[in-house]
Amino acid sequence: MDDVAGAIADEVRREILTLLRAGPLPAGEIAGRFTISRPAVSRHLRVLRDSGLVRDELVGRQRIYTLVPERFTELAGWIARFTRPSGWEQRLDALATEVHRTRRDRSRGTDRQENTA
Amino acid sequence: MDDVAGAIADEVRREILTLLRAGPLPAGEIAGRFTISRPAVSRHLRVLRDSGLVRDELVGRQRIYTLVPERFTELAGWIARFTRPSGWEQRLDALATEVHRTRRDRSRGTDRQENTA
DNA sequence: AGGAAGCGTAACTGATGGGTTACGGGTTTG
DNA sequence: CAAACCCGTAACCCATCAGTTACGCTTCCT
Repeated sequence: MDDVAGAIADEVRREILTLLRAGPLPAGEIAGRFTISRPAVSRHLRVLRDSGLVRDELVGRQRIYTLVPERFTELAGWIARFTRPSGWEQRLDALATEVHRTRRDRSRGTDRQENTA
Repeated sequence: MDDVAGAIADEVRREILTLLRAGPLPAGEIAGRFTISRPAVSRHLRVLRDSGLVRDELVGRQRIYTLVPERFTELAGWIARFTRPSGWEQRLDALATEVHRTRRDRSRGTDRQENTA
């Protein structure tokens, strides 16, 4: 999962994965759809290979890359733990608890300002 | 989604997110749970903030960080396009895997090879 | 064979990023 | 007001990385 997140974090690699969604492709075919050099694409393919998101197979003098959908599931599961807000409805209570850690004092009126984009 | 993947790609940031899953925390409290320096954690928090995965709120002289679960959904959706119809939260795949490869066709006898694993 | 095609790798470079220490600005508290 | 506290930012160092060109290996075609 670790490597998977890193692999997905790159735009070129995401596009490669999207390309492969239609079916397996040889390295040259993949590289041909990008403006960057073929070795650069080759290294992106290596990252994807190491992450396990794609698998390669030598067919003659071509190297065919194939998607490995199972590999996505692990990361999807990790993310899923955050998508559902499970049950901490007492966000202010928890906050108050943490504030008490540093000042075990009686509280006064608490101003609060927000800073959110 | 772009920034989200990059934010998740780091181990420290993943741990911060996991911490925040229990509820909001001030920056100092978060930093206290890591061996790395507080400014280092502060920069990780900035990355998470910019990615939109967390939101900050000034309370007195503390800066409280809160998880933003909605932000995970976008990336989860992108990843879901690659997961096989294994059957947990995946919609039924109404799309057949069209293996149409736009092969660059030379004017000669076109070696063709289909490869699917 | 011999040459062209397909790909990965090596070597190098500029950009990026995570770590640190030093510092400044806002907020309570005495 | 001054001191202590919380926290982000600036300046800096070192490791990593994405991009390039040059090269070597293997495979297909004539």
